[in-house]
Amino acid sequence: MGKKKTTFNISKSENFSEWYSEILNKAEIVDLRYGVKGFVVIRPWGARIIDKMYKIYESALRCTGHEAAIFPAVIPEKNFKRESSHVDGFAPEVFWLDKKQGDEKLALRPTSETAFYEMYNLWIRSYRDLPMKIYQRANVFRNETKATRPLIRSREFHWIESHDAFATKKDAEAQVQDDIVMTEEVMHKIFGVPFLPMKRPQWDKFPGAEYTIGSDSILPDGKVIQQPSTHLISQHFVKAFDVKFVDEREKEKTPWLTCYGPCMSRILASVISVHGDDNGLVLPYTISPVQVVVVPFYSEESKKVREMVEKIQKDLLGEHIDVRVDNSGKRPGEKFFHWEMKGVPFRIEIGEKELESGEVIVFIRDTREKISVRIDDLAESIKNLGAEYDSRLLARADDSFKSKIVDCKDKVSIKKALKLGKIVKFSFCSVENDGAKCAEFVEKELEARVMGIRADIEEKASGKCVICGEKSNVIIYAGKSY
RNA sequence: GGGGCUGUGGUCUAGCCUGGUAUGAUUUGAGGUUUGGGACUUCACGACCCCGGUUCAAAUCCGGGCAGCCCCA
Repeated sequence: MGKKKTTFNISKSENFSEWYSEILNKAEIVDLRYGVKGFVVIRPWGARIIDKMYKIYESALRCTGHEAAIFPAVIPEKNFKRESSHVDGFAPEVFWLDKKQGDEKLALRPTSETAFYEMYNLWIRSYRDLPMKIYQRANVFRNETKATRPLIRSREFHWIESHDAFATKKDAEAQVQDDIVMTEEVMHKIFGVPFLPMKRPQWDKFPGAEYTIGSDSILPDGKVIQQPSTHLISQHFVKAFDVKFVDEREKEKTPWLTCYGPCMSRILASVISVHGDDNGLVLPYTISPVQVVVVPFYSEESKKVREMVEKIQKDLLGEHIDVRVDNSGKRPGEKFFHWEMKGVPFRIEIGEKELESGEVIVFIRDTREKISVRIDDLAESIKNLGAEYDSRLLARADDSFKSKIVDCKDKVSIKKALKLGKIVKFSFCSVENDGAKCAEFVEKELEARVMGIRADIEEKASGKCVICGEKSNVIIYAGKSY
């Protein structure tokens, strides 16, 4: 018997913040010791998860007609300044390079609209060029003035930004809807992160957009975290970059632009927080860098076990299952704890006993059950178990998410619900600019952020605005926020 | 943006109040015994965040900086 140790100093339910810091370190997701505020080193385990998420997202984008490009990380000041609300929105957070080009300042991209549109001005000439749908995998830089939190709010983050151009507003709006569908299909269905698509109030849209739809998820401490957002870019922006095309009737027109920005580092924060438990990470089968770890029990004449382990490894790899054999000299118990911390969905235990019976023990990370599986059709079984595993994580996350959304009728119940870490929904006067005053009240007095109105369903308001008492026109959602 | 806490081998930690030889564990490397839920053992390597001040003497006291964490906006 070894010494009794607890995996974590603090449990997830007791103190989420500390649990989060600890799991990032113990599961070797990031290293915080780089020493520059808001910048973290993403370690191999974290990088591999992010890479898997990137690949899934990119393949979804290609399936919907997007092409990849790679744009410079540097944006000249004159491009950056072309659209005034965009400048106003981002300028305070821009990292300017010390090295100039002539007299011109150079910015490290906080986002790449002003890089893409510079080229769209050249690339888009005719309606035949449309739609133009291009994305890039990129890191972007924003000098956050608020408190930074690893992966949740950093000064550098890793995302995909897709910049699409269409001949008509109708097409562009359809793209915005498609973006929401993609968030649903990828982030929710595959990564298991539930969210609400929220149309942002006018005062909270992307700088330079006509409107913005964000995907709001929630962390276990009850704080709302914005996940991918999609924007219908204003015509003002297009004109600033003089992007235009000739239509079928030889008439000059301005295209309609959209952009979509799923942030892998931030989604990873949600994945860790939503699924993880007091034994470490719990990674969805689909995005776990190692899907199956094999822990062999070798005895003196273990040649047969060795051969069987090699065969299993080959079989699983042949079926495109990411498998790793733990041949380190550590004792089995230590290996078990290690791979549980890393969030590997399945562990296969195999030794002499298993050779005789023809069945291996499969340990399942989320439920911590052990089951017996026949060696003959192991790959098949793992695939089935993997699918079940992911749908189990999804269902659990959904249940928890649903329970966190509360209908409120008055300020007192809103306050109470927020204190319990819930998202509140209530009747509200307006999400146009005339509602800004009530939103300010929500921020100041109720200490919550107005998320907006549902973008996926229509919710009819009735009665009065809970804040000002005037006629209500919308149902809004609000929550504590990062 | 405001407030609080903290910074000691790779990691965790004692020492700090009351200035004087830096504690323990773990990790890492080498060796031996081990291996079905965090093994044991021997040896070795390894640290006071940075800059300044006070002092015969600073991990310790003072000032500033940087970084991390927590709470609030």
